[in-house]
Amino acid sequence: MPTVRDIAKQTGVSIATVSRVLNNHPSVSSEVREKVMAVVNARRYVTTVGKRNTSIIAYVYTGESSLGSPFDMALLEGVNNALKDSNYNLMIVDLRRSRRNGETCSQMFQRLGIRGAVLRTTHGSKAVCQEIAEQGFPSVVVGDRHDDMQLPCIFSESRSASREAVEYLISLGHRRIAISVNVVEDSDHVDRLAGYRDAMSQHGLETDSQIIMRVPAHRKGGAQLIRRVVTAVDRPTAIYITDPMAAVGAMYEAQMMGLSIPDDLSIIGFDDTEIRHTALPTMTSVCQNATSLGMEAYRVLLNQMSQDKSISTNSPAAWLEIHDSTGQVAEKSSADLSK
Amino acid sequence: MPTVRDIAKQTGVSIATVSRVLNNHPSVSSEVREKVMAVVNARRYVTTVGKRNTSIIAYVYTGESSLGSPFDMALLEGVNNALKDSNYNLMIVDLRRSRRNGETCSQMFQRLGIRGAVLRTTHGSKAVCQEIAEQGFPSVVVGDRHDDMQLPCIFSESRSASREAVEYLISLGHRRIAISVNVVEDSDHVDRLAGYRDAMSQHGLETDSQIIMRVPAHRKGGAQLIRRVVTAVDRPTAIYITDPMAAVGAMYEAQMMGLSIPDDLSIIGFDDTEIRHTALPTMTSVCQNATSLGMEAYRVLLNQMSQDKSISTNSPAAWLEIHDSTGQVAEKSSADLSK
DNA sequence: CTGAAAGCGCTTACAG
DNA sequence: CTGAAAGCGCTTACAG
Repeated sequence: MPTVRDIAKQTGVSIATVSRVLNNHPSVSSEVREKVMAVVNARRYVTTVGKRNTSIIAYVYTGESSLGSPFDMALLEGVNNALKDSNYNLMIVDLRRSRRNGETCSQMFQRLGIRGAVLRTTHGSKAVCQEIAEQGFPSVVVGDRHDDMQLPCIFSESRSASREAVEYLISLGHRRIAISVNVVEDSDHVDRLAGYRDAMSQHGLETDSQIIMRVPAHRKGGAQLIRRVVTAVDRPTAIYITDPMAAVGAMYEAQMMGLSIPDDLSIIGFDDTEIRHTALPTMTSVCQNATSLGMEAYRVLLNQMSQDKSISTNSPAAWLEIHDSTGQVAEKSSADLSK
Repeated sequence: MPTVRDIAKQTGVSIATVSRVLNNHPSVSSEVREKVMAVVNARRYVTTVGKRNTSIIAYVYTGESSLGSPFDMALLEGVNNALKDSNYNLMIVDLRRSRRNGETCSQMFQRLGIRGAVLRTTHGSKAVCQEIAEQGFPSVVVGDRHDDMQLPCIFSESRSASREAVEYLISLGHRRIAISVNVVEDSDHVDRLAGYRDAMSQHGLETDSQIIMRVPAHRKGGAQLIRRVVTAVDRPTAIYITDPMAAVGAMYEAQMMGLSIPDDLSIIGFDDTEIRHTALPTMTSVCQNATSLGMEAYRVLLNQMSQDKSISTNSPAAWLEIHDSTGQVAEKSSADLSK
């Protein structure tokens, strides 16, 4: 376990300076500050009281703290489960709230006694991840994909399963197939849209702006989606809804409006928990297991925390699961469409 | 902020002894250890490094760590939300895993730099709460009711709403009304059963063991419940299912078996999140808001942490919400039963 | 089982 | 902006 003395010696400064850097004292030149923090991060330094030292892993919200969604909860649960076999404790950190004045992220982590961070990024907080990556603090990103970044990202590749899902709809005779993605351009929604386009274009099917829809990722958004679908001029016979809450809301609203699923409308949802089994009819879905993503994130983080970083990210891909919300296209509609 | 010196002076021992107590060194007499810890807890002592000190609130699992259930997740979310306006960070602690050899709970909290604890107890971990209460470490119990304990308990009183729910079924003409409670005797399930008995006995309705059922609190449990209901000799026309997952599982299974809800069977569920709106038909439920329970728990904990404990626990009661899974008893059945 | 004292890790006025 | 040194909080061998 390195002490301030070790860090000081390695950086070529006094222990007073190291201490000032750790406490973000303003009177340190930024050049020295960066040099010291680089060594601090590289050596995995952590403040010690007597012989006691902390062993905390942080689950960090880089943007809007959103413990509310089932996906988020399942990720957290996964990290927590993985921690059970370790001596680490889990701390939930809201980066924007916990960070002080001019403090860098790794300074904040040091101050809180954190050894490694699982970053839960949201749309628009890529810059912070970049910063953490550059600082060399042991971290992984979970539930999102960031290209060109020196930080392992744990997510489920959902493009190919999305493509498979749409191809399944095509095999059932559907030709006019809509997709609904989140209003926010999360990387995973981008991937799912890409998978959809892959399948549609390969089968020579049109994808006009009428059937590529954007609704907020919650139940009301799904309800709103269905009202737009039924009033569309050339009404789709099937729809791929890339968010669990929106999918459930859509299934509910469709049935409230008297539509039969799958007879009047086939729906493929997206599921990161177990909600597909609770829906009625059970929901054909592109699935990912958020809990195991969380567990995998911890495994990779442990590897980051050890000195030898043999980054072997091993995220499981999303998969298609066929249930009862999809079926053959109705005779009438298929006749209509095969004009 | 008291230091070891303050604690030593107040207890009448040396700082060495205080340190030994905090680190659970074996060579301290249990008499002295208890005296020191009492002062440590009373004075809200916390280890300090330089000028830095921790500000951690713990969400503590006293028994089986079960971040898995929606109720648990919502409680955690509530505590986390409430913390947003504070300088505290939230740590998830598995008591059984984190506690060392002969360490007491408050020693463990001190070691981890924890200032206050929200205790998430499960059936059978009452003893630990008792211990913490006696030690005087700032704590509250959330999501459970412990009588005769010097610790505030934040929970929703669900007996009267349960009684109201059963009375509502009676007002719809139901006479043979079943109840399903968890196989584990949680205090809240005990309360709901009591509310059921209140209503039934007041209306002179029998509650034989055939209609007081116990199933595990998950979807499969609910499915199992329905299979038992339909094969019962004197089949109930309505059932009150006191767990959300079991209720959802039951609604699903009933409809899979071709039963119409509410025409063939009225169901009142229990909901601590928003799941009643997602079910189809929407589920008449006794409701509690787990998120606000979590927020309230933090409010009361803050009060415990301050020196003046004006314990004014203010938990909201559960309430009945009528949706579409309940209806008038069918003609035939009511004729059958009014024999 | 306990205290006086040495020691460790970190912080901070003081000096330049 | 930085270091040498005093100081603070805590821990721990040593002595009894």
